[in-house]
Amino acid sequence: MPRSTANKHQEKSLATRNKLFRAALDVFSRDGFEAARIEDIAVEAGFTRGAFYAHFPSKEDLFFALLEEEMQRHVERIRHELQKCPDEEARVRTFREFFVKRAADRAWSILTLEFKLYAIRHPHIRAQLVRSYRSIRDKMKFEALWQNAFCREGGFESTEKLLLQAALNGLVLQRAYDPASLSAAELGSLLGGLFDYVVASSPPRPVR
Amino acid sequence: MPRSTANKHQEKSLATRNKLFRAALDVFSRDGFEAARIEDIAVEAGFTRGAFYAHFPSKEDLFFALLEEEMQRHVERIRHELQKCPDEEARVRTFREFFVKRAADRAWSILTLEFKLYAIRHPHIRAQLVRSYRSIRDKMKFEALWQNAFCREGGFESTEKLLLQAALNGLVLQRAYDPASLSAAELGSLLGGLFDYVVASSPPRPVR
Amino acid sequence: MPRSTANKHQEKSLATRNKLFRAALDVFSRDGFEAARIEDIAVEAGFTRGAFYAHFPSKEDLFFALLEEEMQRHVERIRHELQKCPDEEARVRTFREFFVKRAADRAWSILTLEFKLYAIRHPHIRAQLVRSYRSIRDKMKFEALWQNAFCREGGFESTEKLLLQAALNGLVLQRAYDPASLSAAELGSLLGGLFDYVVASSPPRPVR
Amino acid sequence: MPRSTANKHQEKSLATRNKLFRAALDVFSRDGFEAARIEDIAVEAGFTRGAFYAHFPSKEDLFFALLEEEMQRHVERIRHELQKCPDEEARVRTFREFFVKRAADRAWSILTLEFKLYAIRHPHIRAQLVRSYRSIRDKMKFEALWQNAFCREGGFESTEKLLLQAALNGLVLQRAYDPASLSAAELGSLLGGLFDYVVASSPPRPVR
DNA sequence: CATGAATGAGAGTTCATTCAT
DNA sequence: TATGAATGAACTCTCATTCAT
Repeated sequence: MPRSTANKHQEKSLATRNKLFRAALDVFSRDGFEAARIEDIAVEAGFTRGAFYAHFPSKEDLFFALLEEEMQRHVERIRHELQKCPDEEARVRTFREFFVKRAADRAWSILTLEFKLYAIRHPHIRAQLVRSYRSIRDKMKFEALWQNAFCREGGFESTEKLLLQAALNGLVLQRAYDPASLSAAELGSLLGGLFDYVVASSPPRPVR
Repeated sequence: MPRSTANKHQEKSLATRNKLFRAALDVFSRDGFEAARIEDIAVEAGFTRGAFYAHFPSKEDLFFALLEEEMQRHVERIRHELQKCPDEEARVRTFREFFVKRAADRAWSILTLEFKLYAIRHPHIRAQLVRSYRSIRDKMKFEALWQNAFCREGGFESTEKLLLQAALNGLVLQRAYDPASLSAAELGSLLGGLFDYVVASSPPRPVR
Repeated sequence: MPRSTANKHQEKSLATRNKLFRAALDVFSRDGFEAARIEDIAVEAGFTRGAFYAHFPSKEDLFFALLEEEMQRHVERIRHELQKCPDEEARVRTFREFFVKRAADRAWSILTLEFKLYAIRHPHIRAQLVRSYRSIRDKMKFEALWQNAFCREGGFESTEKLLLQAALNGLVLQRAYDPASLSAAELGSLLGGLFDYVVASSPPRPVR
Repeated sequence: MPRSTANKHQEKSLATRNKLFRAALDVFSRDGFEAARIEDIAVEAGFTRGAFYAHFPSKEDLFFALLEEEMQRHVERIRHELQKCPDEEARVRTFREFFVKRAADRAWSILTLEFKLYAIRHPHIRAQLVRSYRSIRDKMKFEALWQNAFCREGGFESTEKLLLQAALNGLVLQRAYDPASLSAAELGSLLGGLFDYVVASSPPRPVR
C-alpha cells in the first residue's frame, strides 16, 4: 500500500471524526445530552450510525472529547488576551469580561449542568468526569494562569472559582426556563457584581 | 351510599396517595426525575403501576405536587422562625441560617436542577413550571415575607434571590459529583459569604 | 321486610338498569362497541363501574340485551303499520318505506356491523349472536310477518332479506366514512331500487 | 460505499419488507386489523418488533400499503381478462364473474369492513383512507376501465358500484358469522342476480 | 345495591448497540 | 471505513375486572 493512500485514508477518517464532532455539539445543544440520539448526530454529520461507532465507543466518550476541546479553546483565548495586559488591573478586567460573556453561551452552560447530573447517576461516568476535569486543568496549567494573573493564593481547586461557575450555570438555566424572570442585562450585572465580590474577598497573596 | 363507606374510601385513598408521595421523593432522589420509573415508585410505596395512575396523571404531575408541598413546608418553617425574631438583625440571621442549611438537602437541590433542565426540553412542562412557581409564590406571600423581614425594596422576582438559588444549587451539584473539590465547611462558608454580600449590596428600602 | 321496601328496591334497581341501558346506546353509538369503555357507560348513566357489574356480567351481554330490545321495537312498529294496510300493495309500500328509512339510523347500522365483526373474532360470542338472532326472530314471529305481508314463499332465513340487510349496512358505512361519495338522496334511491328488485324477483307463493 | 453493498442491503431490506407484508395479510385475516398485534406480525415473518418499525411507521401505514397492492393486483387481473374479450357481452360476463368470485376472498372483504369502521373512529385515518381510495382509483384509471367496458355513463364514483361493493362485503360478513344462514351457492346466486340488476338498470351511454 | 381502590396483563413505541456486508 | 438491517430491553399508559366496604 503506497504511503499516499494511507494518508488519504487517515485524512478522510479525521474529517469524518471532525464532522461528527461538530454535529454532536449542535445536537447536544439542541436536544440535551441524554435526549440526543446517536442517529441524529450521525445524520447531522452526513453519515449513519455505523460511522459514529467507528469513531467513538459511546455518547459519553464523545462528550468527554467535546469537553476537553471546549475547555482548551477557552483557556487559550484567555491566555492570549492576558498576554496583552500591562498590569494586574487589566488582567482582572479581562477575566471579568470573559466571565460575564460566558453567559451568552447558553448551550454550553446547560450542557455542563446536564452532564454533571448525568454523571451523578452513573458512577462510572462520574469518576471519569472528575478525572477529566483534573487532567484538563493540569494540562492547561489553569491554576498557574489564575494565580499569576491575580497575585493571590489559590488552593488546588479554588472554591471561589466553583462559586462563580455555579452561579453562572445556575443563572443561565434560570433564564433558559423563565426568561421573564431575569433579563440579559440583569444577568450580566449580577455576574459582574459577583465577580467583583469574589475578587475583593479573595485574600491577597503574601509577598514571597 | 353510606357516609362511613365514603369516608373509608377517602381515607384509604389519601393514605395511598401519601405513600406514593413519599416513595416518589425517595426514588426521585435516588434515581433522578427522568430515570425514575413509575413502577419503582409504585413498588416502593407497596403498590402496582395501576395504583399510581389512579392517583396521578403522570410523573410530571406528581413532581409538581411534590414541588408545591416542599415549598410550602419550607416557607412555613421560615415564617414560624421569623415570628420569634425581635428585630431585623435577628431576622437576617434567621434567613442566613436557613439558606446555608439548605445545602444539606442535596437531593432537593439536584432534583430542582434536573427538573428545570427537563422543562427546557419540554415546552409544555416549562410553561407549567413557570406558572407553578408563580402560583406558589403568590399563595405563600413569599415576596411580602422577604420584604417585611428585610425592610428592603424587591421587584416581582428579585434577581438577588435568583443568584442565591443558582449558587446554592450549582454548588450542591459540584459537591455531589466531586466531593473532594469542595468540603461541606467550604460550601457553608461560600454560601454564608454570598448571603452577606447579597444583603449588603441590596439597597435599603426608602422610608415611606 | 315490608313489601313496600322490597318494591322500592326493585324499582330503583330497574331504574338503574334502564339508565345504564340508555347510556350504553349513546356510548356505543359514539365510540363503537369495542372502543366503548365500561367506565364511560357507567358515568354517562350517572354511576360508577361497580353498578355496571351489578347489572350486566359483561359488555357483550349488555349489547345482546340492547340488540333484543331494538329488534323488538322495530318489529312492533312494522306490525303496527301493517295492520292499517288494506291490501298487499299497501303492505309492500310500507315495508319499502321502513327499509329505506333505516338508513337514517346510522349508529345502529354501524353498531351491527361492528358487533358482527367482533363476533367473528370471538367464537363464544359468535355462537351466542346466532342464537340470539334466531331466538328474537322466533319470538317475534318475524317470518310469519314477512310471509303474510307478501304472499310469497320464504325459507327459514330468506336470503333476499340478507341481501337487503347487507346492502343497507354496507352503504350506510360507505356514507359514514366518505359522505362525499354518496349523498343521502342517492343512498335512498339505491335502497329503494334494490327493494323493488328484490320484491320483483321473489317468486310468488303458490296457492295452496 | 461500494455499489454491491448497497444492493445487498436493498435486496435484504426488500425481502424483509415482503415477508412482513405477507405475514401481515395472514395475521390481519386471522385476527382482524385491530386485534392484530405488531409483535405477532413480526414473529410470523420471522423477525422482531424492531424490524417492523424499521419498515413501517405504524400498523395503519402497513394496511394502506396492503390495500394499494391488493387493489392494484385486482385491477390488473381484470384488465388482462378484458383484453381477451371480443365484445361488450363478453366484457360484462367477465366483470360478472370477477364480482361473484370475490366472495371467495372472505378475509379481504372482512378486513375492508373492519378498516372502514376503524377509520370512522379515527378521523385522521378516515381522511387518509378516502385519499388513498381516490388516489388508487386515479392511478388505475379504474373509471375508464369500467366505462369502456360497459359503454355506459358513470359519475366520478358511480353509486351502483358502491351498492355492489356494499352487498358483497355485507353478505360475506353474514356468511362468516352464520354460515348456516347462507350457503356459498346462495351467496353466488344473490351476487350474480344483483350484478345483472345493476347492469340492467344502468342507463345506456348516449351515442356521441 | 353501589362504591371506587387496586390489580395486572398487554399494547405501542423508542433506541443504543451489534454485525454481516 | 462505513452501511443499515435487526435486535431486544425498557418504559409509558390503558382498562376490564375483582373485592372489601
